[in-house]
Amino acid sequence: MTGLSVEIDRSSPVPLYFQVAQHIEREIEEGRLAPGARLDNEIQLADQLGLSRPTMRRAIQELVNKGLLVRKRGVGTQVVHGQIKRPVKLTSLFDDLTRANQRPRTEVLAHDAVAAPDSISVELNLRPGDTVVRLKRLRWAADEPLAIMHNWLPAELCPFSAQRLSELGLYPLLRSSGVNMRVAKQRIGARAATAEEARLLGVKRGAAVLTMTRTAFDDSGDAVEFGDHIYRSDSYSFEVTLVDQP
Amino acid sequence: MTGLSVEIDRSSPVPLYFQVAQHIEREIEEGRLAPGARLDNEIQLADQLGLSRPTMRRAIQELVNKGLLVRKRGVGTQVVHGQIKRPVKLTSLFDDLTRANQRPRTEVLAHDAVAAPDSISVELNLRPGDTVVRLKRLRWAADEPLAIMHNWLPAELCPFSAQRLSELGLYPLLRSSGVNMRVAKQRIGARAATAEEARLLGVKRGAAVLTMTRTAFDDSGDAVEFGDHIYRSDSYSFEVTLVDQP
DNA sequence: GAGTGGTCTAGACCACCGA
DNA sequence: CGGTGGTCTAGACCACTCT
Repeated sequence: MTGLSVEIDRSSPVPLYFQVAQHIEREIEEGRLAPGARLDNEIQLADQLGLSRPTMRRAIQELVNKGLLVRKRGVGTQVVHGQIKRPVKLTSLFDDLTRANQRPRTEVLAHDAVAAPDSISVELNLRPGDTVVRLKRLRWAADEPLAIMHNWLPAELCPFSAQRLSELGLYPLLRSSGVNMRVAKQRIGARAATAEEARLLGVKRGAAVLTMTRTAFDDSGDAVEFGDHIYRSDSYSFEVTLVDQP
Repeated sequence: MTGLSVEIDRSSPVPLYFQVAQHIEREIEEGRLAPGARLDNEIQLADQLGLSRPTMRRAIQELVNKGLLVRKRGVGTQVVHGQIKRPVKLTSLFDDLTRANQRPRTEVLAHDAVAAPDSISVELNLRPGDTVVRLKRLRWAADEPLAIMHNWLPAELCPFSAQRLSELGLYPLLRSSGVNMRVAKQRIGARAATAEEARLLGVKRGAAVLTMTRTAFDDSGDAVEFGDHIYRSDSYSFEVTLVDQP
């Protein structure tokens, strides 16, 4: 049985449920809430923090959704066993690498405006032949080539120079110009590298590579990017945390 | 602007928010709510269905989480563009194939109780040397080999015969004996097939295969299964829908 | 300024679990 | 049986967006 003692800042713009969820997450990550530990029930926790039960429930729900807590009716709430792994988030590879301090670097191989091929216009919900910006980049980390990234975007969304793309990465640039990604649909697969891919990635021809295609949608539900990416399988993999809601 | 007209069954054990969410999902799938369509605001929708706003909100939230709807403050709620794809769920390959009518078939290659290797005992949170059931299966679909599946489970959870495993699949058997999977942590990668794997899957040696390891936890947060699986990359891929909560 | 979703409260009743 | 989470209500105020 474990209670909580947090300072809730009611004047902060950060929602109360979020403050609480972050606090519990830190307690788990730093070991003060051990795997298997039982939390007090929702009513008690709400009282301890001076919150209503729905707000407390929402905080707990956030962590259940992340796979950090497990709830069972009639029993209680526990910290899940197993080492914590982050769920895949709607971030770009660049973000991941920056966080991991892998000295990411980007080489822009192609950057032009073309008439959208049929397959791309379908994915982006455009008329065939509409102009799209095509982008081909080679991503490096720790001085090793890591991924070949192909992106297609509606032309009006991508007025960036190769220079800035190389420095900042595509996703931060889009965010800074007011495009908010909300939903992405990805497909992950594998195949053998072509000769050109093998050369760029520094692997043998025919080596197994990991593939990922992604269509991203903004907060109006419009498609804003289609990506077709290829990763070296010896240095990249995807992690996913799945949660089954009863 | 689109309203809703549903029959809500208040005597049903199915939660109201779930009834509503399912209804909206059907409306979208069957095209009566087109991509980009705007829904009425939450208050109006709640009134139309005779529900409180929090309940209506929760129904909408379910679909936002699934990536079917998109909300923007001050603007409204819209159906997302782009063909709908199901998010990866906490189901087994067998379930997927049964739904797709691919005549799945399972060949049990090995099924025995062994002392847990270190790597497995760590994943399952057991003491080294504890007994685990090891399972090696070859999965067929449409008369083609599709996947080699390795599973390890704590011995007491898996009292099943090879016969029943072959007929029903592992996950339904576990469910029927009272084990409820709640959280799974997966890692997806790629590599070249070994000679034995290539033989079993009917591909060339060194062909690219998709790999997935998974640790599953039950509703007490205990690890109940570790799986290490290999898929033919020409007939299998993973789909993931990611949603970014603002 | 009008309209939208985002957050929060203080209650209520119920279904399920374990002793 | 008591304790737990699961659902639901009817309000309230706020932050943001568009015009």
